[in-house]
Order: sequence, then C-alpha cells, then structure tokens
Amino acid sequence: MPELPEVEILVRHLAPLLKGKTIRGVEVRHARVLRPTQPAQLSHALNGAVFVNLIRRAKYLMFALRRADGKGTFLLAGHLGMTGRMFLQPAGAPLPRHTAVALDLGRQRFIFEDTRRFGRFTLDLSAQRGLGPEPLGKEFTVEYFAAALKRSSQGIKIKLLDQSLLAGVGNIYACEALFAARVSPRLAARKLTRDQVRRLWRSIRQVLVKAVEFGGTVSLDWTGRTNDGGVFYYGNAGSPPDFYEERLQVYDRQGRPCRVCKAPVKRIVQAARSTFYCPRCQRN
DNA sequence: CACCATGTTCCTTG
DNA sequence: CCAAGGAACATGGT
Repeated sequence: MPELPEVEILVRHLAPLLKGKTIRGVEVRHARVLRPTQPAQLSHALNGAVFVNLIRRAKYLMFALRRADGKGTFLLAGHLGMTGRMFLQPAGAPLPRHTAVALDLGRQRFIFEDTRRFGRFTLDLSAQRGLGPEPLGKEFTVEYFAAALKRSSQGIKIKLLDQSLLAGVGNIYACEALFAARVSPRLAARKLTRDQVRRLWRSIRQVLVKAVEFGGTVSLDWTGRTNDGGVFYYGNAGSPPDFYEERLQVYDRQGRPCRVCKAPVKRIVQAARSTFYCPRCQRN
C-alpha cells in the first residue's frame, strides 16, 4: 500500500499509538529489510528506546526515538515498498506470515510485515538525501516544477515518478494526476506548455489531497489480519474495495470507458511500468 | 506455464 | 559528470 497518501494516513494513525511507548524487544525475521543496518545494530539501538515522534517524508515513515540512556534522539526510516504494512497487535497474537520485524511494546506488538521484502526498516538515512520537494509543501512551486521539466525529454509520466524531482508520487497517482490535468503521459517533459505545467501542478496536489482526505474519513481496521481493512486498497488477498475503486479515474481501467468521455482507457508501458490514460481526454 | 503487481537501486550504455 | 534504459530484488494473484 504505498504512495504518499497511504503513508500519510498510516503515519497519522500510528503516531498517537506509538508516542511514549518503550521498545522492550526487537525481533528481526527478514534482515533484508534492514539493509544496510545489521540486526544486532538495530536491536542495540532500539532496545529500551522510546517513540517520541513520527512524521512522513515522501513515502518514508520517519520514527524519532529517544535513546535508551535518555541522552538524545535518533531516527529510524521505514518504507513499505510494494507490499509492506505496519500495525499494532496484541502481544500474544500470532505473528503474521510475512512479518519482517516485530517490536515488543509490552501489551502490544508493532509489526512490519512485507511479503516481497522490498520495504525498509533501517537506521540508514542516506536515501532521504536524494529526495526532491514534497508535492504538498511550499518548496514545490510551479516555477520549480516548470524549470525541472525543461531539462528532460522523457515522457512526463516517467518524470512524475522521479523521486529526486518531486517525492511521494507513485504509479497510481501519476496516472490520476495526468488524467485530471488532461495531459498525455507520453508528452516529453520539456514540451509541456506553461498552461499544462500549471494544470499538472494543481492536479498533482489536488489528487493527493483528496486521497488523504478520503482515507481519513474511512473507519479503519488495523489489526493486520484482514485483507479489506483500512486503506489497504490493493494487493494481498481479496478484491479492491469498491469505495476505493470508484475514486480511480484511469488506473487499472484499461478497456473500460473513460468516466468523462466514454472512450476506452488505454494501457501502455513506460520505463517498464504500466501507464493508464484516456486517449481522447489526454490527447497532446 | 505466462504475465502482472502500489517501489527502489544498481548496472550498463551513450 | 549526466541521462536514459533495463534488470534485479521476491512473492503471490490471475
């Protein structure tokens, strides 16, 4: 479940549950997600540490912890990859099948499960340095966006996935933002007109804000044992919940009628990822 | 068996 | 040095 809105919703959910909690034990079942941190390093840093804050940066969850000796704080970076989940469950409950890391918090256990193990749970913060501005932040201005796009001849869709240009948009919301802006995903980045850049800039923000708002109003089931709970809108067992599917205008809708003009939605491949768009509404 | 999947990172080529 | 393209990572669903 990972793009900016889903991570934002998860962070808002977890922050009040974690703040003030002390980590009493660390169980690493799939060390790969710690890379390059070693399991012993993680255990050493986390044992006895206390959660003091949790924020989102792009698609990362940044956990701020107070050291066990009380002297200073440090950061832990989490990333859900393609299939990651994070949630709390009662201490005695059985660990989910694909648990990568479990933290003993006393009565509860914090679980990071990740089927494909593309996610991260690490003390290494080097990945954050290469991130571009937050799409919903002040630094992401139309001027910045326009200037950045001028430097590339790649399709605009590919640039929206470039985390060094803007951080947090993924494949679904890239497609949705382009549809909302009525810009073709294949248009070379440097060929966008000023008006197209402005429309796309607004659409990116609008699509993300609406997704966060929507996720925020749904009652969530965060036990982690259900497949339809919360904002876990895709993947895992079961079908995508209707409530979410209706929100998507083009993503995963190839062959189905465009909700605006009824033309069949098209699927193409760009940079080895699927792109969905309406060939009539997004004709450039 | 084939192809597809919300993401990043590394390697190669130009 | 950079931009761009492709494979790799690992598992499961259809």
